[in-house]
Amino acid sequence: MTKAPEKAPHRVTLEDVARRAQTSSITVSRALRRPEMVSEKLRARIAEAVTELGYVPDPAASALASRRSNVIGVLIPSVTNSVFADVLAGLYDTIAGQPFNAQLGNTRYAPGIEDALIRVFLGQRPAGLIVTGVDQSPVSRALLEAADCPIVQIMDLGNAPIDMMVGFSHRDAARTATEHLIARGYSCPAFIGARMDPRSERRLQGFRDALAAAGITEGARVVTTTTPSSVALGETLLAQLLAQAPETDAILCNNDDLALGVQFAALRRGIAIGPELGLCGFNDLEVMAAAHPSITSVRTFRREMGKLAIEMLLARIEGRDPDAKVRDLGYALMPRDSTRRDRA
Amino acid sequence: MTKAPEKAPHRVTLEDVARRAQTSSITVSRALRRPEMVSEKLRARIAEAVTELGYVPDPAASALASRRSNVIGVLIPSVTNSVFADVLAGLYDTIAGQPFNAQLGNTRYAPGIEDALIRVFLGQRPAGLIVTGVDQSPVSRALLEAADCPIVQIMDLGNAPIDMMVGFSHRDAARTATEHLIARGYSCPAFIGARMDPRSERRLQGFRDALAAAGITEGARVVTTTTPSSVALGETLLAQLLAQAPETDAILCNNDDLALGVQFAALRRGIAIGPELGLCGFNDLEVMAAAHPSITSVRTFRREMGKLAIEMLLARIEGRDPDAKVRDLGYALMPRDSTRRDRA
DNA sequence: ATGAAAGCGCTAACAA
DNA sequence: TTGTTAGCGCTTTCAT
Repeated sequence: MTKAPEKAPHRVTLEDVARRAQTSSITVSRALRRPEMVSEKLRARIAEAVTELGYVPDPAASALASRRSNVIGVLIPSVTNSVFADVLAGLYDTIAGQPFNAQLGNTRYAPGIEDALIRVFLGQRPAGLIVTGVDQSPVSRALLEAADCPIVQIMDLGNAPIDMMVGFSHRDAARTATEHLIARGYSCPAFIGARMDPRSERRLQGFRDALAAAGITEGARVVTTTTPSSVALGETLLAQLLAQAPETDAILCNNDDLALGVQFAALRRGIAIGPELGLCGFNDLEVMAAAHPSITSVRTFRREMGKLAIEMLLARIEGRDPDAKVRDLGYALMPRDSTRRDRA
Repeated sequence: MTKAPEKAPHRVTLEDVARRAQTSSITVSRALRRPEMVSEKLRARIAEAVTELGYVPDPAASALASRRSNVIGVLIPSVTNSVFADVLAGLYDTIAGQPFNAQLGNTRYAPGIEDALIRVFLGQRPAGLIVTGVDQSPVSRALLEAADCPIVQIMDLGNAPIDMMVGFSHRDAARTATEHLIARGYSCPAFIGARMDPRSERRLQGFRDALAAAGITEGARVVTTTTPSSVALGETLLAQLLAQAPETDAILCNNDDLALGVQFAALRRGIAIGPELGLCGFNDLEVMAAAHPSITSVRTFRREMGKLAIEMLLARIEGRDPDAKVRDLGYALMPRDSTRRDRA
């Protein structure tokens, strides 16, 4: 019962199909890739032969001959972060049915790993590449700029796109959220952040923008760490924050996990979320609306980002021009009970 | 500034490296793949030439010549379900640094899509394949059995492994959880389940096993749906359950999302989780321990599953035998406040 | 619209 | 230990 490497049975090739359809392999190849170049009669015969023989193209041979693989490389910093999972969902939904394969690379927030993965991916002569963020290392950036395939940077916006871009302004989003806290009457808003990657730093910037604009001093109300985010960490950071800045009356969290953790911790400590402590997350995961009290958050359009990234690549691969090289998907503040001072 | 398909510059090949190192391309190939076959002197010269020229192997050419790609195909039913995200994390951690690429296929819980994806993957002559569950369609099963690469089924256990297997018994796990509820004094336990896939069905089986063993009648205390799971759905299913079976005093949830939703809904309705309503999730996501009250769950070893699946494949690819063809990773009940009747 | 010839970059098989 | 030869299955280029 072992799966010994038995002599591989002859693979069905274009030749086989051609023989069966009484034509040449190149014509079969054309019939499959650009049907309009082959007469209808022949196309029908070929189609029949293909199904009868169960022909499956060999992507390796195709890649070798055409110097172009059907791989679309996707570099993301984490596979467990559900923010990226949503992007992937949109991406896989959109690529399904297309003659391309998404290949995932996990950079684990490490520029070194990203450099290495970009090299590996480029070695595959990919049809396109999707990379996360706009803060590539100089090495990565040089590699990508020299690459001869379309590239989309996702999840953020910046001035100097390598090629194409789809994202939103983290800074603006965080500023809007902070303005909301202030507008709701919280006078001492704080910021807590885990895994301070470049996008998180820009959120902190936005928080500070709003404080400055409102003439509010920041005091000691910013607590950040490079530790990966988690719900449990929300409780830890809350404790630290309240210890060093007891005046805090509202918190903007770097992401929704932390917000959830803060909420549970507040429940434990008998702090009323809303009236006593305003709370706002970031990303608007599904749980935010379902929580009790429901938690205010900033919605980001993650599935759409994945979808659009693929669509932009496909457009370029097919020689069409995408609608725009840089797409701003914006964000949407979702005000909920956690920022209502008058909650029952 | 458009990325026009500029004339591709000559790619650095084995030939180029060979010329530079004053040897033949096959020797370079060997030096790279099985260094022990090449003399140390030559190996050094080759290594130097490789770095100087920046040689990157062409996986397509390699796959074509060797009839074996470096792709490890991974079929999972959902990319957003964090249960699978954890498996992927373990898998990517383990594959990192190995000369293999994981390629993800998203079956979306649809056997038809799974069949198609298996065909696509096998067309790549993969080094190995990882598939989710033990309930493949007859078509899929036949394809996999005929495949000439090692295969691991993950996330479940069954009698007839296609090749190798790593998982745990969903039925036993759910039975254990239900026994816990009963042992804690809950006399009318219920089951709610979303997206009733085969593994969820086995969990329901386990729930029923425990009820039968304890001589408890099930009544109308089972509510299931094929709707995808979500936190919000937990509230919906709770409402439905309490409407049709008001005697319910404890709930085993198909997964942790639902449990969280039930907890929020209970909070909203003023039901005390623990004393009035026992609550148990499934999988033990990080949030379960951080919640307030903390939520009892059944821990499953998802990262380990990904890790082990890759290790088993690697063993077989390298001709070694894996420790065992079927690995049971078990589960661990994590009793918490949500199943304490005496909570403050 | 169809086909012949050549070759993509690598490795298996055999030879020295 | 090293090298030679002959493809892998497809697509490009150039004819017809």
